[in-house]
Amino acid sequence: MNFSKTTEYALKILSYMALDYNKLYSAEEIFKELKIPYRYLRKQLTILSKSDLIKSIQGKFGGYKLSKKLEDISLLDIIVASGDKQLSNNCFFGFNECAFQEKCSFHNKWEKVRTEINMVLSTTNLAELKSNGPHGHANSNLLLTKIN
Amino acid sequence: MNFSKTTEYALKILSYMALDYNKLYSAEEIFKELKIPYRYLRKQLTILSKSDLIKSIQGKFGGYKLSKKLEDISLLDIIVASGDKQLSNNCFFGFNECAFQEKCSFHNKWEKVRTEINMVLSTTNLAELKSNGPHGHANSNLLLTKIN
DNA sequence: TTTAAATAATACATTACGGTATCATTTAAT
DNA sequence: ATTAAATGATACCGTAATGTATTATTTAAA
Ligand code: SF4
Ligand code: SF4
Repeated sequence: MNFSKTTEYALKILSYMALDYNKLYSAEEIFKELKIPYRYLRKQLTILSKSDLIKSIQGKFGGYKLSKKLEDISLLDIIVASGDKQLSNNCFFGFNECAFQEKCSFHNKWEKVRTEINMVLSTTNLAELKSNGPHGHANSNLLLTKIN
Repeated sequence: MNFSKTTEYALKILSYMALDYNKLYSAEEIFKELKIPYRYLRKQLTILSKSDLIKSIQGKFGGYKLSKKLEDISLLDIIVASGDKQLSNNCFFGFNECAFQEKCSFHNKWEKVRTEINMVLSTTNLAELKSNGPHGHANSNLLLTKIN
């Protein structure tokens, strides 16, 4: 019950790129900031650039930039783009299909949880994280040290 | 963002065993009911029997039975016993340590979600699932077919 | 005491994920 | 054209999760 490492990386990357919407970020720069294993970062960036969240510019002085407005990229979008199986609609107990007409006692409880999670993840977008997210955060870096 | 296969199996197994508190269930019987890969099921049952949730009786006519009252086994207990990392208290974005004094904008939102999940999982126990869970479910098997 | 039916232990195989290495391609500057 | 600095493609490697196979041990019944 965790997000995959890959998804975690994607969340770090995109929330970092949100700091400057128009900037072209090189893999090198993202690596220096986030310390994600360089080769793996490179691989994931090319994968992500096939989604509609970021695009890559090849060649010298190339890099990656966001391809949508900050308000149009939610945390859920990032999770989905990173390939993580999101909390599925499947049976909590793992039954492939459930033929119960009246759902069992846990069904609705869990569906409520899933809905809540999806709500939180889909209503939080990069615009919000730009000013107050894990990176920007009101110039807190003037006062505090981020530990990676 | 999913439970492991192993945890899913544990949830199936324990909620099934809740149907008859005193019964000694053989691996064979659980296999026939739940269709969990037999060898893997066997392995997991011996692992689970080292937790305080179920115990094994060896020898002919042996098997497994619950070792605590139904009310004292929560879904969270099962998840923990199965070895799955529960949704951790770590930073949503994966920072090992966060030095922010004022938490970033997503911190509290996510903490609320985690709390909610833990609440639901720890307040649902096998007693509740016995009569109304995925297996028992008010004699629904007289009317419907469960599909595994 | 032997046998049968169960679990325990252990080793092996397969797959998915995370991570690394190498080479190819693109593009701007010279 | 050549070069340098970037990304793209691809193949490989290591580890953990999942699944399978084999042998050992336990225990009740005959
Ligand atoms: S009703 Fe219960 S068994 Fe059926 S899908 Fe929902 S949680 Fe699973
Ligand atoms: S404040 Fe933000 S960056 Fe810090 S631990 Fe919480 S979620 Fe992570």
